[in-house]
Amino acid sequence: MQAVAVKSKSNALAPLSRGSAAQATRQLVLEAAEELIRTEGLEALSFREVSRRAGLSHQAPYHYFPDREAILAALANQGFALLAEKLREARRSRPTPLARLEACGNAYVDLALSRPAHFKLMFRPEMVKLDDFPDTAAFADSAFQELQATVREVLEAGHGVPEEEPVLTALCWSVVHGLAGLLLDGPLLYKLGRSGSGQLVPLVMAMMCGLVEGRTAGVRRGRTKGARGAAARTR
Amino acid sequence: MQAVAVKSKSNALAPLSRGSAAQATRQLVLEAAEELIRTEGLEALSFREVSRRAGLSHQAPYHYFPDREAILAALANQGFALLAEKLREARRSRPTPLARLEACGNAYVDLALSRPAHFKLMFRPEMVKLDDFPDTAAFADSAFQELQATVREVLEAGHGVPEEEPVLTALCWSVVHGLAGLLLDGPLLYKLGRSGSGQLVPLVMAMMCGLVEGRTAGVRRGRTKGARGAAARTR
DNA sequence: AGCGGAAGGTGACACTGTCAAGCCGTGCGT
DNA sequence: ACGCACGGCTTGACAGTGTCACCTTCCGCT
Repeated sequence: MQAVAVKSKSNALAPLSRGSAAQATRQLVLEAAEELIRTEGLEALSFREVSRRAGLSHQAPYHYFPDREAILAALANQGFALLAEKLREARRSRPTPLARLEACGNAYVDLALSRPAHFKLMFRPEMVKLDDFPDTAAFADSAFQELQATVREVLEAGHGVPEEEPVLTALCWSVVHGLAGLLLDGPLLYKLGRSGSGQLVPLVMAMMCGLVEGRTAGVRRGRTKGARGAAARTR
Repeated sequence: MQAVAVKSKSNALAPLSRGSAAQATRQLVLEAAEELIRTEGLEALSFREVSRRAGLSHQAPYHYFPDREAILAALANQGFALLAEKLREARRSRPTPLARLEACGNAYVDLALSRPAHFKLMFRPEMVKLDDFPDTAAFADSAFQELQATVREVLEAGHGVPEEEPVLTALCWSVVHGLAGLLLDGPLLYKLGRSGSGQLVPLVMAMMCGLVEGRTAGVRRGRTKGARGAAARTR
């Protein structure tokens, strides 16, 4: 990394055009930040430490990012883009709606586990306020659309009625998001033991799809309000 | 509720007369911290600010808490105790296993929404490492046991086979945890609109129970591995 | 009476994010 | 061709933070 630092210092007088040099240092800062959160964790991320690792003065990044939050937003950007791409890919890789839902779920959790800092960043509004970064919000929306489209397909395939789309979307998103969060933040692994953890994610995803699939019978029997059955009957 | 948390921590020091005064200031510090995170949010919590609000010097709390993390752990303690209590209460309030599961889910999300800072604290290992605070971990475990026991009841009632307990537990926990996280951290409300948000939580919980309930038919038909159906068939 | 030790205070240090200037070389207008 | 403005980057400063070391005060016990 020191080699990088030296190189970055020497390219101050690069013969290239101004703009590209600027983008180069900007990229350098982002890469330093990314490596930092991947090795040291999200909490260790400091503006000054990033500058240090990039071989710059503590104020250089300030030229490209208005404040600390902007760096975080740029990283969250990467995360959302990656998520959207993985979800698209997962959907393409499977033929049936339910299998696509399953693949999307696995992809979602996979991303969270393989890029924990990015994932946390994406869902920490106190660190990155999406309102202040419309392009990041757009990437987030793109990822969300993949999920929602998948759920819609599932409903259209007969595993439910269209009006339930928002609720089923929320449910499926909650499953994958919650599983990712519980695995990332420890308690689940801690409680259920590390033994079967490798299999846990696909098993949960399979069960989720199995439950949704089993629903088809209920719908066909005309029990379209099956979702409210438990509450209605026991109260 | 607070009394529970304090009681658990009353182990270390307690030479009576002295101890009571000490506990008083200790409690003062905790209350100041609690009010701070409830009004200003979790990120605004600083050791010095807490001391200021408690009317003490910036170093006084250091006498009762070894470091910042210990304050956070004490607050997480409150949260876990509250959660366990709400879950127990939810279980008692309903007669059938599925209805209990539904009530537990609602209670879980309710706690997260009504005490957001506490909830975040409980699941942020970088802020509170449960390994360093065994009593807090015990409270967390107590809450988890409630959830697991509820799931076990559901299985015993015929909505699945016993071997699936870990997976179903993970699934249900993921649903409630994920829903809480998505609501707290914004994206869900942002995407699905604030309109039906008030109804969203109970609807999702009802759907979750409805799905699990619908499973009974599948099990009775002998399709005990229904959960893996989607994956097996489409691959 | 005297002392130990707990409750609490003061000052310092390294670190953070951010603001305000400064330096320097390139590209532009004239 | 020259000057100058400006982009890229640096340096210096400030308030705020968590934490360490040391200090004062004062209660309760022997």
